[in-house]
Amino acid sequence: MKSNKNVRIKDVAEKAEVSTATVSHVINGNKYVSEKIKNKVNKVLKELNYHPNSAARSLRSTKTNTIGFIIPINSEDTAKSFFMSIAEGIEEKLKSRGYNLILSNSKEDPEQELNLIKMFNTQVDGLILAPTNENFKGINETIDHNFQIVMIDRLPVGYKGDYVLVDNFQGTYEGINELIKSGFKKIGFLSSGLGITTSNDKFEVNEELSNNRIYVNPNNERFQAYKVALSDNKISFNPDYVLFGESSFQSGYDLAKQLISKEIDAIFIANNIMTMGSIKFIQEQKLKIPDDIGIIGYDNSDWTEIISPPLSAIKQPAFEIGVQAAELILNKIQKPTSDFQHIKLKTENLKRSSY
Amino acid sequence: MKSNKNVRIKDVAEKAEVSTATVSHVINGNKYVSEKIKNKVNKVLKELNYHPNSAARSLRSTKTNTIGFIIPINSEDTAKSFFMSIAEGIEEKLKSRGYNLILSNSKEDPEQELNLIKMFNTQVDGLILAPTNENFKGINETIDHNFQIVMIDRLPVGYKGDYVLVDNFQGTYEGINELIKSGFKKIGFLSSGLGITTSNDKFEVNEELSNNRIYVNPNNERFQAYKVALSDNKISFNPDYVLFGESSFQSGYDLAKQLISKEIDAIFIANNIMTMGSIKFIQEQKLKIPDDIGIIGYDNSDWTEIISPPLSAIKQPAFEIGVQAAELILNKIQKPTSDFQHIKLKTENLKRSSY
DNA sequence: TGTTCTAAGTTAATCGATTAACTTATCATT
DNA sequence: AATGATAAGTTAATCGATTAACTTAGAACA
Repeated sequence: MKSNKNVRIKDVAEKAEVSTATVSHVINGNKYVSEKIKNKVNKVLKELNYHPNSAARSLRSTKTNTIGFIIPINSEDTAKSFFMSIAEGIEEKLKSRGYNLILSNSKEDPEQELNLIKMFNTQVDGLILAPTNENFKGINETIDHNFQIVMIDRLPVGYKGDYVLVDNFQGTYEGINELIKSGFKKIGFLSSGLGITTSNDKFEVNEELSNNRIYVNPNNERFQAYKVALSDNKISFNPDYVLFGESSFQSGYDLAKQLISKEIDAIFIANNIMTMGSIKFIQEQKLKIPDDIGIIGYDNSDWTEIISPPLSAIKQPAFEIGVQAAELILNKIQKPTSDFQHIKLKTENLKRSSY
Repeated sequence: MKSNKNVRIKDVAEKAEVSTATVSHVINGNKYVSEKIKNKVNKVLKELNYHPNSAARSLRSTKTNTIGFIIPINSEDTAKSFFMSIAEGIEEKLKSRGYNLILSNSKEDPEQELNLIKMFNTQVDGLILAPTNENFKGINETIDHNFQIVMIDRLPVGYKGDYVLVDNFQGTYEGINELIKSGFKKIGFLSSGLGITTSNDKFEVNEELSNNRIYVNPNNERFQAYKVALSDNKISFNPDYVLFGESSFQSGYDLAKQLISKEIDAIFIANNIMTMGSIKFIQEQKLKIPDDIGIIGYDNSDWTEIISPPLSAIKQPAFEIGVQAAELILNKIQKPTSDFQHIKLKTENLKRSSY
């Protein structure tokens, strides 16, 4: 907290005995300035410790140099660390290009999400969104400013723009396959909701996913992959082995209880916090992993390798999602095009000792 | 992405047949406007879906309505979830008062931290900082704009301003006490660094902490509390039982190994990721918790209750830190005073089955 | 020498909202 | 009826950086 008065471009200009335009040209390098003057200005710039006023800059240039990021986190969610990693990735990339990151939380509430988007309208040049609204129409309508959007992690119905997703299908498919290879046959599937589209027929045709006629929620894809993997291994799909619940520890605990009462021999758990609940139940029942029951969790967490036995898990490249999303949106801002980029990142199958 | 042209206050004024000043008065409510006109303006405001341009606002009012938050996170840090919770707390409070949160990461690098602060100079009205610079002097010198600061989690030497900390002393003191009550006598202490101030004499006098003549790193306080608790229980302090390392899984693993070779019967681990490493080692050695060795971890994580046995831990009120820090800084911005607020939040002692 | 070009700067309008200072209408008071 | 006070709006300056349009000195060329 020093001088109350800020150094303006005008102060620099006066001290360097040039016009404000010249100072601006030196700073932004978009017009040729002679070496001599350039040096003089740079010297004064340093002497006065000048920093451009970003509000003025934004106002004039209609660029905010800021990217918004809306995460969807409920209080006790383990997704915290997942989204934090994404945020780190975004921030890292943005910083290197002189952009700022504004962070906000929709708390998985579609209405709050819309409010945030509204807030962001004049404040950001681009928005990275892990959407909770299942329909893009609503989102699109609240966007009245011109900014770029990149969706991550999930995709609302009717969205045709850029996105960075994880290949949920591949990871799950491989996981189920591995489970089967290890001799498990009655494989349960535990997940949190699929979104409003709960009727099953929606999930029968896989192409619908890519055609984006339904809400692409990671759980959808994982469920799809589960079914396809079973089918590819000539194991018939048993709806009794599939349970959906809310994304919570308790729900994981309860559903594991239900599922295990059905004499399954393995579980694929499509959600981190539910995995924790499930494991708690299994431990309480003194069931042996993997002898009594095999387990794969989605996605990986820091705790997965210190429980006993270490948990096999599908790991998502969270940081990389952030980096790619940021890269993508910055490029779009620099040169807006109407051809959309669709990025799908591979997951990693961490085989440990739970199957 | 609709109209390319933004709705300006002038557009609203024209359509409502009043002056821009009146529109502004209606929006901000800082001058009396008759009900009739107010209604008319509000109607147009809605019709045109007007949103004030924040750059223009900032420029004129010299308020950015933005708070910066700098976290210090290394790649594999479990502190991710801790700081994410804090960020949520901050964001929640800010949102309710119409402020934005800019997030950035110093990665525990003092130089990067300074750069970020420099960046923030003209961009924020206030800064919430989990400092990695151990000296406030450097930080203070890079601040040339007038903004409020609130420190959280740690305190650099020479800092006299506002802060929100956790009472690391109390939580640790209680934890060690409990350990002793449960019959443990040879209690090891594992921690990551104390900062540059590694020589021991600095920690002998507890008042120095409150006088802030040294860098207040949570680890310092925890170490202090460990020593005082031992002493209060007439247990002599054995330097061999104290090990410092870097904050990593591997280091936790290695130091636990070292410590356990010294025939201790319990460990207090002052750091989350090191706790994980330590537990890994203990599990590998097939040591029984708490029979062979008692454990308390600092701080709590989501995994602590699903390992076996569930881990006793000291839990920090992360979300609350964020809320309080935000509240504090917003109040300071609204009416700057020179009397500083020093908030210390209590931790919670989660007794589970590891001692 | 006169004309045209170019290089290197400068002038001043502009972005959109806020707000001090001003105007005008209305009403109360003597 | 004259004066003053107040209420309700308006005018226009202002915040700081950018940039299109302009100026001017000097070079290049016939």
